Amino acid sequence: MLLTQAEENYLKAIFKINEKTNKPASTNAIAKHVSTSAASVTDMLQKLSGKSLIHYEKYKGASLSESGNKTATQLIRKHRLWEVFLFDKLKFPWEEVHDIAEELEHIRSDHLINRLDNFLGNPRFDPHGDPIPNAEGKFMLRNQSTLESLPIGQKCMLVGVTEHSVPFLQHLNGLKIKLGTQIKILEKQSFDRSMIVELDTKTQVTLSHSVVPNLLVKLI
Amino acid sequence: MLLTQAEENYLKAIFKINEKTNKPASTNAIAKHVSTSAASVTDMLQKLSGKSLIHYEKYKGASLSESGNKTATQLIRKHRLWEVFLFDKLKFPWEEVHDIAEELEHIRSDHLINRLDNFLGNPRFDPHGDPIPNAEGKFMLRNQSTLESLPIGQKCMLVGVTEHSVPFLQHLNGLKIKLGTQIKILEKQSFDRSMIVELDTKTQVTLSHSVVPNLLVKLI
DNA sequence: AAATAATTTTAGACTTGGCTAAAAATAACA
DNA sequence: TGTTATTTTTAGCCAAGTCTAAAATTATTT
Repeated sequence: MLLTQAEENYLKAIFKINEKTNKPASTNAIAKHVSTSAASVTDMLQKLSGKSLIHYEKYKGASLSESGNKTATQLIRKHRLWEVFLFDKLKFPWEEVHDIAEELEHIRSDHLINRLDNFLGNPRFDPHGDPIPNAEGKFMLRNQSTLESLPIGQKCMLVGVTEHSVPFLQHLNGLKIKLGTQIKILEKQSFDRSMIVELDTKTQVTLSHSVVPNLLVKLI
Repeated sequence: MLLTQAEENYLKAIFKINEKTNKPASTNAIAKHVSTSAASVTDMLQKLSGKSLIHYEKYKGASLSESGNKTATQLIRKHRLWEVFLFDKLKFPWEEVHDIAEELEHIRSDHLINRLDNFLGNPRFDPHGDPIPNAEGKFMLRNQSTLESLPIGQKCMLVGVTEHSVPFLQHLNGLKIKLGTQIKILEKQSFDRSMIVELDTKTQVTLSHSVVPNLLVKLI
């Protein structure tokens, strides 16, 4: 089925809300995601429901149908592959790739995306460490913890971030922290829940509680 | 100024018609280019005129203003750079790149297109041999002739095609003719204006009059 | 459990870009 | 040059996606 960009954006929003909350996505939550009014969302939910892309009951929120889920997954695949292209090949900083990929993901051509995937070497994760579904829509899973949950003395490596805002990513740039950076936990301050860590550059930095819970790491 | 895709497509159409005819583009000609009705074109011309992107007088056709010309040129730059990407990097055949580039050209990011340009090695011509304007909108010129105009015995090299249709390009594929192919003119049949040529592979082929005038060559 | 608050839906309107049919202007021809 | 043919514009309508304001439903609080 041929969808408009608006329809695609709603499906992606519902996918993300479903994923995060494990509940039907509320009208307001969707409205925030796509930056529009609740009234517009209601209109669109009725339309998407008419096309059997979502399950929707008045006042009860929306969740993706099988075909809606497939569409959303392919969009995420396209988005993340384009992010890899922008980051790996065009050398964009990681905080700039999202907005451009948001446009690129709507280009319609399976042929294109599969060739791009090959050109990029079939990457499994995007520049923020999010998994890239394969052509069949399967996500690669990975053993990962949040930095917050680890004990003093633990050594680990940054493999992902759960926050994608430009200021947050730029803050990490300033701290010389990027994917692959090795981190050793030196201290955990219970007062403000900040953490003192040593990086693989042997430098020590303090990570505040606005940073720590957003870092996904692999134990080493 | 922020333009819609529809507006951009009209500007490109007017650019191409202006370029080919050296006259204001007629409503009907534009309608054919963008596959719509004459009435819709009139509406859009009024809108574009209101934004000072074109010069338009009722019943007299449209031509690009300076700002319209700049916009159209940048679109052509984006289109042709994406074609190079698809052809050189993703290995698409030359007859498939146009349609995908038609979508990609609307992605808005100067940053993106300039990085892409560098990534591709600042190519001056696209996969059909059309010149790619630089960031300032200047087109590279080239000494080229149409194959038709050359005498028997002349040796030359294919540097461009003036016809971009899929069947035409596939026909050339079948003849093993591509950009860079060397051609020596053996015979010119005055009856049907076909031409017998020898390629750099030493094979002889007959080029009919539906082919010959669409081949742009450089003398060697 | 009733009253208030928050969320969601409906109703009606606007913009963009398209359409058809009819009117107006221009071009072509006899 | 007058008449017909073609092109272009106007007029009125439609669908998508948005909006605001008001009504309906659900949730929360006292």
